[in-house]
This record gives sequence, structure tokens and C-alpha cells, in this order.
Amino acid sequence: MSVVSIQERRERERAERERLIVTAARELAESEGWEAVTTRRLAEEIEYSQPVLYSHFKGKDAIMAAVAVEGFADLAAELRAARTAAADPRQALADVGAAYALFAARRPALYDAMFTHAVDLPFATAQAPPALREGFGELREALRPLARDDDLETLTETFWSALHGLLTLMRNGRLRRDDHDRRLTLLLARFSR
Amino acid sequence: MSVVSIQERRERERAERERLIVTAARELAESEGWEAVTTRRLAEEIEYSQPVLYSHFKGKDAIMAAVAVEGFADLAAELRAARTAAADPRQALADVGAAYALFAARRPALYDAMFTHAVDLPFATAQAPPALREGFGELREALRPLARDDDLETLTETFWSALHGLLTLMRNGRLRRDDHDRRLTLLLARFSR
DNA sequence: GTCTCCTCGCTAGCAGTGCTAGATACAAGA
DNA sequence: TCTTGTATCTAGCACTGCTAGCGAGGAGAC
Repeated sequence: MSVVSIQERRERERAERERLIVTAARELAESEGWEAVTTRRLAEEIEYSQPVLYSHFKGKDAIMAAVAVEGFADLAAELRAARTAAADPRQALADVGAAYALFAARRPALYDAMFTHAVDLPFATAQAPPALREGFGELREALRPLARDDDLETLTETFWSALHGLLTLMRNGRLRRDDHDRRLTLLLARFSR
Repeated sequence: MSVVSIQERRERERAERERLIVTAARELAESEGWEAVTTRRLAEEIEYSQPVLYSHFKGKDAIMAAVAVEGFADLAAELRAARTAAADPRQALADVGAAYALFAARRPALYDAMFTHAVDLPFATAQAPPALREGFGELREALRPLARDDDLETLTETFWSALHGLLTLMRNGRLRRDDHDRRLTLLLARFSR
């Protein structure tokens, strides 16, 4: 048995355990909310002691950031699917918007880690996680045919923000739940004229 | 000295202390953030022991809710000032939007208590705090002349959400700070055509 | 094959959190 | 003057994120 292969197995196992941590954190957050995700609970879930978490991540925030990055990938995939399946540009924007809203509604805890919680991740720069840039790119491409004379980047950021505002305000009770579709329709009308 | 007057003085002093608590919480949150507002720190600030807080409020969340209600009054006043000072409807909407953004930028902790934190307050109903309804009303009146065929209430909620999204995403680093004015301008254009 | 060393994961504990039970001092009324 | 009730405090509970330092067990040297 070579030295290298033993080291490799160890690194592999370590990487597996790291994924185990992130997955456990995501599942726990999705099923019981982030306030239920404590280091003790997480340690119990992965069947290791607490300090093991800190050999993988700097702290709880870093774990949340890792969960967020996973989420970006999922969101990007769902947006892409929605955009490419649509018949025309207007429909594409509507579908992408609906897919975004659905993602936020179905996985609120994950969404919070990605966009609400103050995690230490680079965002609106070239250093941002590729999955995040990709998701943003889907929104941009959906808007491109409808941009007219507006700067595409600015337009995308603004539309994204509006969508984000609708979802967050509704989710913590600031907006009436049953008017959601009407608001979404109105927003789409204003951005796809 | 009558019995009633003594009781009255006591109730007056109690009410004063309650205001003291709310003010201390707001100031502490604004200067050092909500994570610095602990019950111990707050008790120290008002020069009483911890349990006194719980004779006024059910818990920390209730204190935050009280701070939020104070904030709604401030915001409503600033929005009203901006709206009534404007020359024409388009300018009014622009000024109200700018006033809203300025409020959120100048008092981020207060804004969070009002719109981000999950406080136990009625919002989009008739039971909502008057100050909150008033602030929302200012937005609605600013939008009324520009509503055309859209439902005014839905339009207001949507515009408000868009504004909220822009501010929150920018503030926790999801958007580039220097593009803020461009995004705001774009949003106003889409809502005041 | 034996011994040493080093890495890894553990137990135990620190300083902080929100919140509360029970003791206590103090003022009002008999 | 004595009793009663209330307002306030001290002390403590159960929890949080995080870490120091110990001990077992495998890797490498001889």
C-alpha cells in the first residue's frame, strides 16, 4: 500500500465528510429552519463531535455560506430550464420569474442563506461563485430581448431586486399572500413592455 | 395625597421607563447593530436589572417590535414631507422613492426591525399599526396619479417591494453600491410611464 | 516486531445568550 | 406599630458558538 494512496483515501474521506456536513446543514435548515441548526445538533446529525465541524469550516457562518453556494447551483439550473423551455421572450421572462418565485417559496431557508443572511461571500464581482454568476446570467439573458435602451446589467439587477423584494416581504408577512400572482404579473408587465 | 394620584404617578413613571427601554434599544441598535442589543446590555443602559424588561415586554422580540413601530412613524413623516413638497406627480414619486432609500440607508438597523426581522406584528391588514398604514398610504398617494389601469393597491405593494429589494440586496453586498442611483432611476422610469 | 511520534477526534469547559424562580426591601393601609 | 402586597434584585437554568488540551491509534524508523 503506497503512502500516496493512503493520503488520497484520507483526503477523499475528508471531502466526503465535508459534503456530509453541508448536506446535513441544508436539510436541517430546510426542515426546521436555521434557528434549529446549531453546532451541537449538526454534530449529532453527522455522528461526529462538535469540534470536527471547525476542522472543516471556520465557523457556523462558513457552513451557511457553503450551503448557499449549493443553492446557487440549484437555482441556476431551475432558471435555465425555465428560460430555454419558453416559446418567446415575453414568456421566457415570465417563466424565469415564476421559477425564481417557486424556488424561494419551496426552499425558504436555503433562499435566506443565499440572499438574506449576511454571509461572507463575494457577490457582484468577478470573484463571485460561478453558480451565482450563472444564475444571474439566466436572468440577464431572459431580459436581453426586452432591454431596449436600458443598460442590460442595471436592468437585470433592478428586476432581480424587485423579484427579491416581492418574495421576502410576502414571506415574512408584510404583504398579503393571495395577491402574490397579481403583483408578479404587474411586475412582469412593467419589465417586458 | 390621594390614592389615585399616587397610582397615576406610578403609571406615568412606568410609561416613562417603557419609553426609555424602547429608545435605548433603538439607539443601541442604530449605533452598534442589533447583535449588540442584549437584554443585559439594555438593562445596564436603562440602569435597571434584566427582569425589569420582562415586566414591560414579553421578550426581546416584543422590544424590537416596539422599536419598529417607532420607525414606521418616522418613515411615514419623511415620506409625507417628500411627497407634498414635490412639484408634479412624476417628481413626487421620485422624491418619495429617494426619501425611502435615504431612510433605509441612514438607519439600517431600524429599517431591519421594521421590514426584515420576523417580528410579531400585523401588517397587511386593518390591524396594522396606524403609522405603518400611513407610510404605505404615502407611497399609494404618490403612485395614484400614475396608476392608469393597474389596481392601485397592487401597484403600491409591487413598487414598494421593488424598492425594498433594491435596498436590502445592496446593503448586504449582493449589488454593486455605485450603481444604486442608476437602478433607482430605472425603476422609477418603469413605474412612472 | 517493537518503539516512537504525530495526527485526529474527543471530553470538558468558557463566555456569552434569552429568560425566570425565589428572595428581599420598601411602601401603603389597618 | 405591625401586616400585607408589590416592585425589584440576585442567582441560576438551559442553551448558544467556539476552543484548549488530553488520549487513542495508526504511520514510520529501526
